[in-house]
Amino acid sequence: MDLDIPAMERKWMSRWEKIGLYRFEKSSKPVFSIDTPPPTVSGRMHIGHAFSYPQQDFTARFKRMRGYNVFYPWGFDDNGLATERFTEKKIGVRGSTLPLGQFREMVKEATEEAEADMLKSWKSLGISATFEHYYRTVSNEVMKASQKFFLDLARNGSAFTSEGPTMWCPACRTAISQSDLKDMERQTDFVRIAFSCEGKELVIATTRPELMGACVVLAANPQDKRYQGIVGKQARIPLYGFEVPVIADESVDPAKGTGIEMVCTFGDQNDMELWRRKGLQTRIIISRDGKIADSGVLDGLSINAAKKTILEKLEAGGLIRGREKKKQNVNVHERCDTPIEILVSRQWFIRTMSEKENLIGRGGEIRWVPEYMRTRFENWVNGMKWDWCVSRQRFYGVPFPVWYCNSCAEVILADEKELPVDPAASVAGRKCLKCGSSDIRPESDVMDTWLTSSISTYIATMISGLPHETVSVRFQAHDIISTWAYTSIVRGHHNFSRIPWKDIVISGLVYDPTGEKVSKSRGNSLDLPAILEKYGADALRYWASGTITGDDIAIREQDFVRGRRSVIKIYNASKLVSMMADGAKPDHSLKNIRLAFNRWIIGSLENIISEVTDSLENYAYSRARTALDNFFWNTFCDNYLEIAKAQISVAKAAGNGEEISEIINVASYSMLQILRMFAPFLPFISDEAYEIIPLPEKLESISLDSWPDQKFEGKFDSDDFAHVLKTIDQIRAFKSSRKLSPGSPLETIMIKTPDDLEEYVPLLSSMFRIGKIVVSDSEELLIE
RNA sequence: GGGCUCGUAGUCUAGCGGUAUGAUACCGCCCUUACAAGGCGGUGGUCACCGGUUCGAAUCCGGUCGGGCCCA
Repeated sequence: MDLDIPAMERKWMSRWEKIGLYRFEKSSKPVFSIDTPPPTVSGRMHIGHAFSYPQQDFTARFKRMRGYNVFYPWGFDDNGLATERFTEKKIGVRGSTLPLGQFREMVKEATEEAEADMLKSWKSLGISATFEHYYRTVSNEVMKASQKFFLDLARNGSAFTSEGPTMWCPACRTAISQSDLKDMERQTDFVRIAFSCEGKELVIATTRPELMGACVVLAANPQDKRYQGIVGKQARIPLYGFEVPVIADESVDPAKGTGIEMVCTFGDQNDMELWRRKGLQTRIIISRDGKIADSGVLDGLSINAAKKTILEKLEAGGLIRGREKKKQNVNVHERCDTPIEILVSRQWFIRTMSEKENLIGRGGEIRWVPEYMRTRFENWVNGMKWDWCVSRQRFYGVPFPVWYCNSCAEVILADEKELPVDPAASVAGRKCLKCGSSDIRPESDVMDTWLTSSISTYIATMISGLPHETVSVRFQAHDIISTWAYTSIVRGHHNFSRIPWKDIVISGLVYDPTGEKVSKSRGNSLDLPAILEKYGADALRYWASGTITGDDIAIREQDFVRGRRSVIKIYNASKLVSMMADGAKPDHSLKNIRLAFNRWIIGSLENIISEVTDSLENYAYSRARTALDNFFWNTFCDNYLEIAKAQISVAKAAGNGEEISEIINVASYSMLQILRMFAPFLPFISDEAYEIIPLPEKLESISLDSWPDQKFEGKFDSDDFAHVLKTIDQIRAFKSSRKLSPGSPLETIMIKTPDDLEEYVPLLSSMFRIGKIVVSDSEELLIE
């Protein structure tokens, strides 16, 4: 009977659910806790999920079998922009036109169905998280937690509000943080423009001519002889006509452009740094909506239109002294690809610039898998240029539990008892704690979603009523080291004075066969339900176990093929073990194992258990699975089971019942150990096979069973059977060279060998259907 | 421009001081009583390139070239 993989997997899925296999209950067992990324609620599971989530699950299942009480919580992230858009589209509303509380309720409703669908997908992959008790970042309890832990930071001084230059997305019209940036290469005009200084022409090269109106100084390198004479003098801005001083600063590169640059507030980060260092004046001409507000030449134009217009005007005035195309990397908002601007605004920040050393120290306490990912974290921290800006000028998100006094400018923090709170809906009756005024206004900004995500370990433990301790391990991909890992370490440091997790395991990303990053917009994402139907969840998990931790993977269908073959092989091997037993019940006692090939397989098994266990302890999934896979196919199936099958018929012919039961016992025992090791990787077929093979006792699922023990009673030398294996290989090669199948009968063969083989003549003759085997002494092994 | 990382048979991959592990593809033989979604056998690699260390390098060191990621 053929194996119907999808039906088999559905069967086990519902059985696991029925027996509540993955419910988390407090017990005396040591806890192993997992911090897992809550998927965004905006669509469905994609191939990237199908790659990374099984890896967490390998560890979860492995640790469960190792005797840990595994805390593997589940959550959905429905607190961000993606969910906001999803809800607006689904319900047909503009969230920004509604009171926050009302919109949040809509989000909760709109995401419920999607979440139920997504749960099904994750379950169908065999993920063993605690699904029935998951958190949602839109919930009141999560909102409360976000607010509480923010207030703790505001009270201990780690969070502060200040007015100053901030990175700003003109399209989204909100402040953003360094973590929200990405780079984009683009072509720009590097334009040389004629300024003037004391009646003489002074040529400035710039990529941002539209910011001339925001120019506050011109700067040259103090070593640059060309400009030493004019430092301290006033230069005139063309078209605008106002004057700015010329200053000298080491940061200016004499080789770039004309060697003298226009410093604007703010053209880029270098401008800002110079501005800060020299205490320059501020002249902002870009407004929050990305339009120019210079009350003059370019007033009201968008940045791009302004650039075009100013160039036309400069051209018309004969002020352009040259142009060149230049490749330039600009910082853009990773959500919308809009180049960011630096504006002055009041925002909330979390102190990170003063904490670099401490953060690197925290990173050092964590075990990074793979190790080199720690370096990426450290590079990121070292490259930090800003404190973490956590306020967003958006409407959907967790509001800051904060008000401001209009009379004395005091910042009023909410009382912990009133959380969660929407400050806009809770102004009435509130008084300034400092001056007693009741003229107060609520904070209208909402929190950066990372401010909530960064306390995921707390949120997860909170919903299960567990104490919040450093969790065992975080799983995430390497593309969010500078966001999720970084912000979580910041929170661990500021909120709890400790590391969030002992280990962090970084997975790679999924690419299509041509090496392109898989995404919905590119349309190269695979149809997951179709793959599950064709190959099965176990095959998908098999694929996911095929790379070194941290390495990216390209999707190749052949990897699913190999996984499915393994599933079928396990199924057939278990059927064979069951047929060999023929109703007999093994006791798995290993006290008196006499047959050399039984001693050999048990000895080999011991080695493989040790290797698989060590690899899994180190999150080296690929190594563990490869070792197990090779052992199962080559050692166990191709050799051991073939031998066992033949020896049983030899024993039957000789009426040797003791020998038969020893073989059945060891075959069943070995198969069980193999299935236990496969269980974390291929849970469905492992349970199916567990049900098929005869065992002394059976649990409801192999997942409830324990991990194989490495300590056997007695010692098994796996080497004392090697010469027989060698002979078997030789006979196979011999028959193959004569174009004979291993099963086609032969009358007689000669085996010349230095080893003692007499004992195995009946076995070999049964295995290969050879009428007569003549063994003789020889230096080398030869078959004739 | 800097940091990290990768470069091994057509493709993917293991090894990380003693000239190479598997998978897949390909070729040949076999429908055998667990498995043809299988078994057995075979073809195929100057381990990116150039130097150095070493008795010996895919493996260590330096450089070059090329890919990826992150950051200027």
